[in-house]
Amino acid sequence: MNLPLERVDTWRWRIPKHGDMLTGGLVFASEALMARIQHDRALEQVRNVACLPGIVGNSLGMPDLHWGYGFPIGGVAGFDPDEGVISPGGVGYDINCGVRLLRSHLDADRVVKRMPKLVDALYEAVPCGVGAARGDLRLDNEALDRCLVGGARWAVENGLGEPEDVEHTEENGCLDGADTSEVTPRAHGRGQKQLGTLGSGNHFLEVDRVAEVFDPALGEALGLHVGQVAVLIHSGSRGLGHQVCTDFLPVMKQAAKGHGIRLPDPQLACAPFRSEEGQRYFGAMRAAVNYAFANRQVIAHKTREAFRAVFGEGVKLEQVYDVCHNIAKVERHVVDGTEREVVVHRKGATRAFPPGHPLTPEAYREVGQPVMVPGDMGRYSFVLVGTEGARAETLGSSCHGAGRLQSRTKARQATRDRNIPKELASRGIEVRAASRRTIDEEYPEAYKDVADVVDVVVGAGIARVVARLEPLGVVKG
DNA sequence: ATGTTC
Repeated sequence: MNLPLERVDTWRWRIPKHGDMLTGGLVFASEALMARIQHDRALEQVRNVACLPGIVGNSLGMPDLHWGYGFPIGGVAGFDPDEGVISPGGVGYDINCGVRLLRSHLDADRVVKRMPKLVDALYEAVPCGVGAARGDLRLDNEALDRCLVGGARWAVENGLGEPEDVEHTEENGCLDGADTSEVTPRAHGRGQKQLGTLGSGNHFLEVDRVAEVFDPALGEALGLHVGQVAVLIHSGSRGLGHQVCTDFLPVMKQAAKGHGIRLPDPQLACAPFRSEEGQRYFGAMRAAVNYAFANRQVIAHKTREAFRAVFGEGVKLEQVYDVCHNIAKVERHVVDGTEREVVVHRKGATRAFPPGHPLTPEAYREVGQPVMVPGDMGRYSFVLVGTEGARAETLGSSCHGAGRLQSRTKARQATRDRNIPKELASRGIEVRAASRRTIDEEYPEAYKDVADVVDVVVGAGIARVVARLEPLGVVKG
């Protein structure tokens, strides 16, 4: 492939504007990670995104960049609300997939002894795996629509959490402007029985030990200290969000044609943000975003119930933060010296707002917005905070995870004669899963070392590292 | 990611 790529410095690479590109590409990676990135066609996708009308700033790639549907995963792109577009491919099928972090007052030494019992309780409490699972919450369409409009706030108002949870969630767990009339009956049907379920693939519910705090002041601000037990929840909008994406791809394909948008790749189907089709997708997408916020809220509630059943009623799990990594929304950013509204698409990328930002919760105003970056189920995950560098360079964004090293097929082959749950148990990690196949596909060596990804965002100054978490117990689909 | 090929 003849794609020009220039090394800017230790952490940055530029795809100079050429051909139909309206702007340049900027990718954050070490030399080693860039070699991995070049195994697939993600850089071409960064270039293709730079050809879409109304793009503002660079077409951005995070160090966990890899090939996705139309837009790359690990991609960030902002568009002018008046001249630019909105695209389902820039969000992904799992609308508002994201990560929530809870902190406990429990010491890991105490929890480890009862980990099999705790993981059993969590597995029982939070349905997982593909499909309807055993979701005990059933919503009629009226209740579902209130959930789609109210997000995590709706869940808390219905007794499924604490007001502080909402305060410590991106966008307070609810985007205004959800349009339930654009969520099809089929999407409604899928959403009715999946609230509070984990899903499959890389989704998980994990009990962690805070293994390392890199900066005492940052750790203090986020309430994290070495030896403490924390919980990571990674899930999204389940079948409902998937159906919204599926339903709108043909709509957006027609819209692109109707509005005369030339697409370098048909998978970049999009519509002008202000167009009827663009606003219909945006309304449906925001409903799916709110469903995902509510889903993680219900999972957190069930997690608390499971902890209390095992460790007593006095156990508290306080929410550190909930951040999404598949979303499009309107944010204010300074571009070329002027503050303006931008339609930011983050697909496999997280918001990472700096200290002092008005949308960062009060508790973190001095240190920056927390960012959770999951690794794999055998090694570790990281907690970061956003920086001024992110505001200046990446529309306030950072990375979202490790990224795969092996395909699912290859991982399955490589683990055929191994017993991954047993191997993990021997290393002190209790795993429960709906499917043995999922565990094999998700085994640790299938993923890159997330520390390498974090090194890049920290080195480039688009995040600061707060803490490293090590898994003690894992629930998987 | 996904009632994993409506």
